Amino acid sequence: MKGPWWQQRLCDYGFRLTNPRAMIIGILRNTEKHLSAEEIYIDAVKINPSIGLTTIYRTLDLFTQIGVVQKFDFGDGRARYELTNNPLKKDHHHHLVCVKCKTIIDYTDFVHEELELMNKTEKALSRKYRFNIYHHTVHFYGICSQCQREG
Amino acid sequence: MKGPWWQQRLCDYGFRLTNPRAMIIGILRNTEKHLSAEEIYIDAVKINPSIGLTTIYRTLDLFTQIGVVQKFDFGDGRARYELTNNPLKKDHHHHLVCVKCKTIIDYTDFVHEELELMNKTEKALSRKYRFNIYHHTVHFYGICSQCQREG
DNA sequence: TGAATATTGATAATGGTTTCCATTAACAGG
DNA sequence: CCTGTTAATGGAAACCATTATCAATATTCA
Ligand SMILES: [Mn+2]
Ligand SMILES: [Mn+2]
Ligand SMILES: [Zn+2]
Ligand SMILES: [Zn+2]
Repeated sequence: MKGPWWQQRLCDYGFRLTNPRAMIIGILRNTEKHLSAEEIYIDAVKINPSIGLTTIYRTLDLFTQIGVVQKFDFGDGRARYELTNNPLKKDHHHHLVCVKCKTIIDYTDFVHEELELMNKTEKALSRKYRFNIYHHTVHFYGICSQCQREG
Repeated sequence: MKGPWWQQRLCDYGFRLTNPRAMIIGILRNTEKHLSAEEIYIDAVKINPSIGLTTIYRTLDLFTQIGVVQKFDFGDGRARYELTNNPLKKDHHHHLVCVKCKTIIDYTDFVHEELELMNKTEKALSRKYRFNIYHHTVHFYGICSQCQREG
């Protein structure tokens, strides 16, 4: 009955606690990056060489469903994942994406004001369109300083 | 030298005005939906059966580059496109996405306040992270009223 | 009009993600 | 602890949106 919140979450939904699942959480816990399935696989193989890429995809999908990870598309042709409640990160943040080198910055500037407005908007939208809103994304796209220098 | 703004834009960038390009603009002008490349292709074939899907992709890519259309990912595994300055739509809007049936609603509620905050945020982020910001996306994800009823 | 060249469209290739299915591992009940 | 039931795994093949290739065609402009 004890254990990290994500184990609790798995249990609540009737899913089993397995090595691959724990390993993937471990990898996501230890990075500030937004890893793709294959990047996670590469790290995972170092720990357990017999793990399969299929399992990575399946697990990330499961975790996304139950809210343990969040799946993003930043426009580079592959999905990227981030642990919900990553201890290395601020809880709520939005994203700044370099369309050239694909660098992703988590920013929290103005996030308080943004959140306030987001909540207000979310309420209004829920009422007006009868939507049950789960989450939102805010992405700013542009060119990072390094890519600007390099032309 | 005259003609719609997108023709001007093509010309400014040194691209030619061709039938497929005009046709794709026409299709996007006449819908409020967010069409995928294949959906556009299906409409295009009705007008010119010899058009190729490749051309659709190429053209949408070109239009995205020069700002004539905007490309979005709403999480259903294919890119979706929307004409910039579609006469059927409000200029600036954000999106409400049903994760179940993939319905997409353009909303403009609070968009004025949002935009104000977005501009402020954009300025602050540009300065702080030395980013040259081109655009942003705001997506709310949830379940639409119909999908709620259907369980 | 005709040469120069940008664009097109058919086909094949790519690559991230899913599906399939036989094998393995988790775990509740004994 | 065993053990049976059933969920989870991993390798291979399939899937499918998107891209690359390249010969044929259309546009532009002198
Ligand atoms: Mn992030
Ligand atoms: Mn829209
Ligand atoms: Zn960059
Ligand atoms: Zn729906």
